[in-house]
Amino acid sequence: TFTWNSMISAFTKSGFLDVAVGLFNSMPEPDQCSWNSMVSGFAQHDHFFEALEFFVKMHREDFILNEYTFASALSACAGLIDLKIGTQIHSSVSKSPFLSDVYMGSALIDMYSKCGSVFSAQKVFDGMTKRNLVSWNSLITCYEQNGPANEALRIFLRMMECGFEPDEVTLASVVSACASLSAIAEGSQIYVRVIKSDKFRDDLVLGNALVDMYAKCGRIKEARWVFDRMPIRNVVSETSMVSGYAKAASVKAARLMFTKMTDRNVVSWNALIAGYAQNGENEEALGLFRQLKRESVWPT
RNA sequence: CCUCGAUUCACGACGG
Repeated sequence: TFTWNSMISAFTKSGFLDVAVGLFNSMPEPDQCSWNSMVSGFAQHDHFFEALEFFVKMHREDFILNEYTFASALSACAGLIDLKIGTQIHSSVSKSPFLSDVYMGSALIDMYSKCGSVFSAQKVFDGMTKRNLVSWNSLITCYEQNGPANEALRIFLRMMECGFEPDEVTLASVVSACASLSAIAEGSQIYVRVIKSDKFRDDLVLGNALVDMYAKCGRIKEARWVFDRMPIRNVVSETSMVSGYAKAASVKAARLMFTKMTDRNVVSWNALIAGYAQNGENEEALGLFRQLKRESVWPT
């Protein structure tokens, strides 16, 4: 069984879910760990519905659910934005010995956050006896995504007062909050912190968040500065620049950026089309839309 | 430390 489980885990981690299912079905007696691997494997690869199917089947076959099971199932509920099942799982967790588990708390916060229930997320956080970085990050992200975004900044300060060192996840969330608040001063403070740190300087997601913050705040020069200094860029970085140019400079500059992009997806196309539309250049917007259809770019 | 778990980035539309 140990060997079977090792193999299942290897395949779920690398995304060969069908192979994992095959192994799972052919093993003589799957145990709790095998089931957990299936639930987590599907949840981690965005097959949330199937993850929950394994979860309920596991439950029906009277396997003991543990903190691993619940955390993965909650993550699936978050992905499905299923507050109903998420709340049911919460009440099961409350009756279990796992309520004080840090992973459990963070998973619950994130589930409520993704479902838009800010108050419930906050309540879970307040009730936690032990917290770690991820618990704080989950709450910061909750306010960043659902608002009020300035609450994300306040939680961030509180987190540091409590002696926690932010990681790249923390900082990316905080920078996003700054973007929606147009809090350039605070965002720039994060920026200096980032460039001074070997750990953060080359982080793609964090760099993208900073570029996007400056772009959204109309500080296209600063956005460009950060963008040019990123060791690695991707379609997200470039799309932020396209939007930024359209907003703060000109659609012409946005288009130039767009034509130099190495990858384009629907989001980048939309960004440019929106740029034209917002400038009243509807004919151009329509032309791009037709070109988009011609090139068969579809949402993923 | 190695069989299973939680958090981060870009545009638009729709629904509420």
